[in-house]
Amino acid sequence: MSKKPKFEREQVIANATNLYWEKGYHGTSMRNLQDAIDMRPGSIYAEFGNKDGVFKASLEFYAQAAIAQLNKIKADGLSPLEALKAFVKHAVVDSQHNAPSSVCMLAKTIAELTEEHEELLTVAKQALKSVEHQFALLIEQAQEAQAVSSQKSASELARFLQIQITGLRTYAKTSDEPLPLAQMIDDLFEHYPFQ
Amino acid sequence: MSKKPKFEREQVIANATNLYWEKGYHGTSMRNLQDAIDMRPGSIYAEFGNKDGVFKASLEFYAQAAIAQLNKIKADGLSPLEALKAFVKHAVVDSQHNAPSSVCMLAKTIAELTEEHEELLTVAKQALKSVEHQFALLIEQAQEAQAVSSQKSASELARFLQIQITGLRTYAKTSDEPLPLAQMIDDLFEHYPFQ
DNA sequence: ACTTTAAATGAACGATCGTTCAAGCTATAT
DNA sequence: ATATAGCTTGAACGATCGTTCATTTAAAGT
Repeated sequence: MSKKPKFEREQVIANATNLYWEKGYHGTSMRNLQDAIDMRPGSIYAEFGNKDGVFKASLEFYAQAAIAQLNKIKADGLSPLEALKAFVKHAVVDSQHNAPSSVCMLAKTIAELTEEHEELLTVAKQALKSVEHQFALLIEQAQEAQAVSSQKSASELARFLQIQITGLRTYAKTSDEPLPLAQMIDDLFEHYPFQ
Repeated sequence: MSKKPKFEREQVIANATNLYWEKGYHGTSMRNLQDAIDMRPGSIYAEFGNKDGVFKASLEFYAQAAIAQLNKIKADGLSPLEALKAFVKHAVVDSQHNAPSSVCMLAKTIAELTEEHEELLTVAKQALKSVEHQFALLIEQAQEAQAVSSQKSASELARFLQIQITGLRTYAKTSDEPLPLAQMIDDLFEHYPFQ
């Protein structure tokens, strides 16, 4: 004796993610959100609690999508290093034209929020850390296959890679003229500290 | 027959910059600003026009302060490469504890704002470009002194350096444990594409 | 068919947003 | 001393913010 919610939770969160990704936490109002996900305030609050609840769900969805993307690329039968490079190109190059913002949503969130929203900040940090851990696993494999230098540890290289991705994606938004991003990424993997 | 404004414009903008730097454009309200700069709304609007006007003045002040800092370091008699390294350490390491945010205010602004605030975005982009140009001038000198590889052009290296600084400063905020930032910067200048 | 129960709705709340402006105040010129 | 010019003040504006909840709707159980 009940009634099931009719909205598609996955699609709703995907739409919310796109809006938050584009406009940021403070730049997005609940009314913006209502339009983007086609839900009325009562339903949103019943499902997510409040504005922070929707944002938290979006951060987790975004991170999960990134890891799913990495797994999908891994399934293509590429070498660990090639898979990693393909993922970076996807994250950096494709998001220039196909994404709400060229900047990584997690990096944007960490840059935007203060201790005033500690929980959201923590979720974003942990999400970024879990992606970085996936990088480290791939790098470890690449090192075992002698495809990447072992001068630095896999976790150090994963950290280095996060820094490069964050820098590239943010810089891409600062530049009006198009950048040779794919070439810059090839260059990246061909030199220190990867080779 | 008149009356001079009694506030110190420079100090007011410095305080506004610190607040905007910490909380971002959308995270800062005019009432936050009124408290931080100790001015009443009428005086603020007379001096700056509106909220965007204060933000624009802050962006320009921030960029000017960065270039002044670089010039100050250059006056210390260091080599061009040493000066550049000292500046990067100042920007990356010192801002971890002595600044409103570890993240560069210009990068934060570019990540936060959309085309909805085109003018502010343009100001931030141009400011970052002018800092990058100062890098290029120093790098050119370092290349002439054979202190930096000439494999890549000075402007390419300046771009590369901006990407590293943006990446490092953002990553620093994502990390709860302290990072060996100074060492990472030394490492940066000792390898490709600088050497 | 009827009852039950939970989901969906959207008007409305108090708070806060960016901004305005009439009134007050004070330094300067006469 | 007085008049004048213009900076300073802060109450108040309409708009929008995040959020609530009484009401309506409709699917599931009998």
